[in-house]
Amino acid sequence: MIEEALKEINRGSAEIIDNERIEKLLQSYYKEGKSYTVKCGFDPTAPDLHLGHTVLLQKLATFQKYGATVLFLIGDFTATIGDPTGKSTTRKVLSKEDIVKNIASYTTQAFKILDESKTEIVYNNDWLEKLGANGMLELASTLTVARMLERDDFSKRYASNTPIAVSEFLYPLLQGYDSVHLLSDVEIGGTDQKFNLLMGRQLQKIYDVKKQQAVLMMPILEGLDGVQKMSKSLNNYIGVADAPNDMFGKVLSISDDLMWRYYELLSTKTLDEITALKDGVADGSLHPKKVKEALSIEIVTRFHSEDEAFNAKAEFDKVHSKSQIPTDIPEFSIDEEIWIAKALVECNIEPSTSQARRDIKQGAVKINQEKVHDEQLQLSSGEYVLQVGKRKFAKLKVN
RNA sequence: GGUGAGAUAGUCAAGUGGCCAACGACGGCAGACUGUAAAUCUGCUCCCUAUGGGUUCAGAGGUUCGACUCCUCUUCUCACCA
Repeated sequence: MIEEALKEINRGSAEIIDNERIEKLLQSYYKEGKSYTVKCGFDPTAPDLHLGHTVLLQKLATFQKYGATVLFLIGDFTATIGDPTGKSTTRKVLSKEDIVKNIASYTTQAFKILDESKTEIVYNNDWLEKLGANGMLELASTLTVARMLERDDFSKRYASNTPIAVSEFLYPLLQGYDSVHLLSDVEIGGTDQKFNLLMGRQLQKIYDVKKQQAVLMMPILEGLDGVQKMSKSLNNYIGVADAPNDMFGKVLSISDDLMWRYYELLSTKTLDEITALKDGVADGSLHPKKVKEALSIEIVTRFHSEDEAFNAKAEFDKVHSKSQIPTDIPEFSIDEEIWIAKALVECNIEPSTSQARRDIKQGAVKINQEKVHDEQLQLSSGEYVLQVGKRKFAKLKVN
């Protein structure tokens, strides 16, 4: 039992510091029923979660399954400083109102994965505000500047003459102090958080709270391109709030290699089940597409519902496998005869008439499933289904 | 504060008087192939009903028949020194 728990906890992790301690925690849970705490900090800056964020949430859910109470820490105090991690410039500071708004949407999304009854939401403003100048000084005296500058992003910024605000030095300290206050047994975070996570361990020792948290780091999830990390700004993300059809299509569009990575980090299947799937694909008894579909359905089900997941699959098959027209497509209407290129622009499926002409020339444009060859074509009154490439559809009614 | 270098399309990056709507790479879109993809091959990638026209190379002026390329100023970035 403990062995299995450890295996699932280790799954997909990039690095674990003090795995023995995790094992001990599990032992005391299974033998004496003693719960333990897993801390994970969330920065209330990004209200739109994507699957990259859920990797951590799912690891927390795994811990819950094996007896942990999750301390869902909202960094409302630290957000006013701005986490310098991975940033090459000083970050702008959030307003109180923004933070409150972000937290609300954050937690509703998070509880699609986490067990609410085993989660405690804590705000570090509650204790950090009370720390006061004395406490702050005491905290700051635990660390030297040289040690601080060891941090990769700080040393790079320092070396390249990019400004570092002194308050940014305090961020790791405060995050570490959270662990002192909460007496956390384990803290998890992304690999980019290593310095901050270890700070918690160190401070727990300095403040002599009789325990040192284990640290588990999760890798950064690759985006749809399979290379760069999933992020909104790179537009390679699958949003937790994406519509079922989009979500399904996006998962299905990843490469076969990347699929295993997603299985490891995002699926709730056990490692043995995943190995079985892998073997099946390797010996040809399972089709990779089927395996990928199963993953898509699992993910859509998690964030929407099983029904919607199967509908999304049906819809996808209809459009792509049988190349039929999707069920829901945007409709437009226009009052007079219109030139095809202009019509495509009007329907928002082409950015400009120039682009529309090029696509017509290449045979990418279809009307009612028929390829358009004449770029001068005029659409007289009637109803048309316009299509550009495989994905973009619009219904147009000409009066 | 001083000195030097630079600012070119989504990004990187060529071009140093006409051959420039601007090489190339990446990204993106499309076509073929497929399993939906990935890989591969091909085409396209400023706008405009177009064998033509318009607006672009940080901004404002100037030189010239002609400027992304030369000159002046402005703004901003970067490097080195203090």
